[in-house]
Amino acid sequence: MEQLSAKYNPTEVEDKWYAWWLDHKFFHSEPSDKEPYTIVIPPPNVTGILHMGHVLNNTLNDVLIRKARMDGKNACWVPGTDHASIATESKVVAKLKEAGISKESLTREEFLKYAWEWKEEHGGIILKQLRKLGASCDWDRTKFTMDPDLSEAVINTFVYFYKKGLIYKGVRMVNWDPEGLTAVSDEEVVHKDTKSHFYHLKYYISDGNGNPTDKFLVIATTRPETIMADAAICVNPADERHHWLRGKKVLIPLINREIPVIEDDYVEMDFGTGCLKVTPAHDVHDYEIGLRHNLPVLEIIDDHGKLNEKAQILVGEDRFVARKKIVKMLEGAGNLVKVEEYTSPVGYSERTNAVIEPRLSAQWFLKMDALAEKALETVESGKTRLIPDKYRNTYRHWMENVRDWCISRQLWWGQRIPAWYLPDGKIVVEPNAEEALKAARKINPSLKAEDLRQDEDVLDTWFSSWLWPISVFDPERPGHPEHAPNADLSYYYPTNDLVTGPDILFFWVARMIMAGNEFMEKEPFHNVYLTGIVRDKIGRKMSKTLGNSPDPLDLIAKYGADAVRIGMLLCSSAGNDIFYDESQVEQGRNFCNKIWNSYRLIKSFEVDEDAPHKEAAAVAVKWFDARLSQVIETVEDHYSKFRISDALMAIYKLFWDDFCSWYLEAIKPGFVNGVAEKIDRKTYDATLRFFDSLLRMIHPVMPFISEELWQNMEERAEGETIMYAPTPKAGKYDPAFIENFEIAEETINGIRGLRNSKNLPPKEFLTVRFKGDFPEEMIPVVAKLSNASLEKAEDFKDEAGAGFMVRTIEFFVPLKGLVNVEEEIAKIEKDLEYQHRFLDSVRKKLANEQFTAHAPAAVVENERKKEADSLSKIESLSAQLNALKNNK
RNA sequence: GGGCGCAUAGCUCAGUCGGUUCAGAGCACCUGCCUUACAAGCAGGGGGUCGACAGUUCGAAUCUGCCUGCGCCCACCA
Repeated sequence: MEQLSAKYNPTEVEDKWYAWWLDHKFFHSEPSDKEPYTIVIPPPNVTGILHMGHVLNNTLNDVLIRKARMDGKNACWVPGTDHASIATESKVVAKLKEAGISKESLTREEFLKYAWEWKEEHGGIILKQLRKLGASCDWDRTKFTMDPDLSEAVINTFVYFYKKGLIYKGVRMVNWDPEGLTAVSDEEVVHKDTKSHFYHLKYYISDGNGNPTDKFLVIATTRPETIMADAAICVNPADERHHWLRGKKVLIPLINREIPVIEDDYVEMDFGTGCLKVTPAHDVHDYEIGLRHNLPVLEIIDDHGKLNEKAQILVGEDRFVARKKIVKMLEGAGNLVKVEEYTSPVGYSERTNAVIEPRLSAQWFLKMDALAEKALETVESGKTRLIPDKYRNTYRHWMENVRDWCISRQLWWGQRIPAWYLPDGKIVVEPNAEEALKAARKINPSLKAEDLRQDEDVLDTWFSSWLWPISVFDPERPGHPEHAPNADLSYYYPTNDLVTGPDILFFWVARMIMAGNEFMEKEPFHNVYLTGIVRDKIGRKMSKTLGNSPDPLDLIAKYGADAVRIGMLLCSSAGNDIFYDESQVEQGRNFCNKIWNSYRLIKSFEVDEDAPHKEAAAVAVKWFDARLSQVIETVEDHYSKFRISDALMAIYKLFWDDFCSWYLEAIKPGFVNGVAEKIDRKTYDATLRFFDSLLRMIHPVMPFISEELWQNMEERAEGETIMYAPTPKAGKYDPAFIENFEIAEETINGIRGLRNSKNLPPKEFLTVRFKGDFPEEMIPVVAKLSNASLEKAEDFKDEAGAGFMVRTIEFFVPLKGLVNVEEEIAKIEKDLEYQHRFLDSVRKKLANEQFTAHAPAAVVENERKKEADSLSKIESLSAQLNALKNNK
């Protein structure tokens, strides 16, 4: 790039350097004697595509990993994908349906063949997209939760917990997803307030022979389509209104089946009518009442959510259609008393959004109590830190109220449960069919392989991803805590930081902690940084269905990956939601351009070896050297507290304000007769050194432009990259010098402001006189940046002009005839008035004995200094005022 | 219904130990500039009763209580 264009053009730069990094295997890590720094990626769905949430998450991960790499650690970021059983299976089913193939017409093996083909073809697109973002993952280590060895780890884990007695099979009320045709865990059910109706229905008392009498009771229900499955009517034993019902039987409307009236404390007397219809097969609480009272369980809704023949009526109708129809029928039969509008929480499947049907079925469960207790301790003791801290409360609450984890799913895509049924119903759990047969023969020696039938279900996806931080390094380990960890696992585990969304804190993070405790006896990560959710400008969650999410690849193409990365991070403090707006990315792009142009300026400098090191430049160099160290300290402090956006903002301001606006302007050679002056060697070398440090500071968040410019600065050795250039270290610096430079900045601003208000063009040279403790070493800088000379004066009472103050230093610009004296007088009078008010308040404070007695000495001392400063300001302002009035 | 958290400039947020002229930053906005790196820029400027009320204190954005509004998590009163 001989000729640098006036604007930064990211596209080719990014592709070029990413390919080069890959080529040189810079992302790859092997165990070494260096300190490791490890991150495992939160594995995205293998079928997923990159969305803004991924951008946020993976940019943060990349910033941390690149920073660690430059800090000299052996950084390893393991990428991979998750098989996402329900999501993927439903995508495959949908695709087959398009091709006219129904899942039911296929065998398990045929279906899985399609699924794998589909995965090979479309899976992992997201990993390719991450490269566009600049993610420095160790791609050689890419894993998939259904890789053969990782699947084996899952199976071994199941066998391990089963043999330990923590996994059991039980008939339970589960959350049935009639669309996904599988049970889902409690955590995968989203409760949403849903408008429905409260139907009040008459149940007539039976005469004992199945005939209705004229007496009746009224129940209230939201689900009239389930009345055919009623097993009883239940009232509270303390409810006197219903004591006449004791021992009575009632008839279910429409089908006239006789059911008893029972009593149970569960029923709330003041809710509804105080009479509850008990439907054990289709409601969790009813099921429990049924157990207590030995009620029969009659299931009338099938897998697909349709009424079956046991319902007697409306057979084959979908539950919601049936609801509408049965209301009409009940009305016709005179059983409908009234209908109320009613809003109640209804469970929906997180994956398919189908209304969950509570359903009785045999499922596999993992006992959670002991695991949760340990996992709670891991966080409470601080072995794993949650950032921000507020999530600790939420975490504790969940861990203390956890229920057993339903780990079976009625799907094909996933790890099949390694349980085999013997003909007599006994179960053996072994890692594979051969072992199972061996175990079965111990029970019954005559058994053959074909006598065993493997469980049809697969395991919940989280049952594989909870092993992720272990199994990506050593798949042999889960389920075999007695095995010595391999070299990778012993080196990289525990990982350092995990960046993920709070929505999967329990699904995933908590369970990884459990698995880590169980199989490694060590937490899987030290810090969990929880990001917010990316929302649009008006606060809506970004989603495909709303169409309010930009395609990150489009953004990258338009603005560049660096711009997208910093734009995203500048406004994202930990745990807070991000309100995304394209203007943030624009800001990122503008910053790239600023960096680019500052480099163009530096590159345009021509060095004159004989040129003297000018005073202004010398001061600027000394100052920026100090300032750089100061900001490095700040930035490191922010990073250590995971205040990433603060760290970036500090770098942003260092680059833009301190380096470009002050430093470069101070050292920039001028023009003599239209010809650029040359720069001296010392200043030039210092500038390059500073620029090099700045690029290194910015590299973790803006990897591409930093590499591009760093490589362009000088001839680099083959394979030398900014990726491994060390993070700049803070040196010793003099804060007083920085403070003095700040006074110079304020002075310059004062002069510029004066020019602005008095319409004095920048080119007109000014003589500025000052009175007070102005740090005189800064005079050359002020002169250079404000086109003025500074002179110390004893007195400037007798001149006409305009003035300003910086702290307690007075400045005055003689401007005979150029100023409006009245205006100046008014301005000074206003200042004086403010000073008097301020002085009063300070004196009032000092006069308060309570204050001087109780406040720390330093605070009181400070008030006294304020008083003195104010007095001196008042004195000089008054003097100026008098002078102006006298000269009038 | 239970628990947790938040409320500071038009927007997104800092504000660490209660004390500096403490009311801040970035963006947005307004004014003037196409000045030899950058108009994706430069220079300057306006803008807030720190959600309300009460209290503790010499002193409160900061601590306490209560109220209002919002968010999140948990919980199937059918």
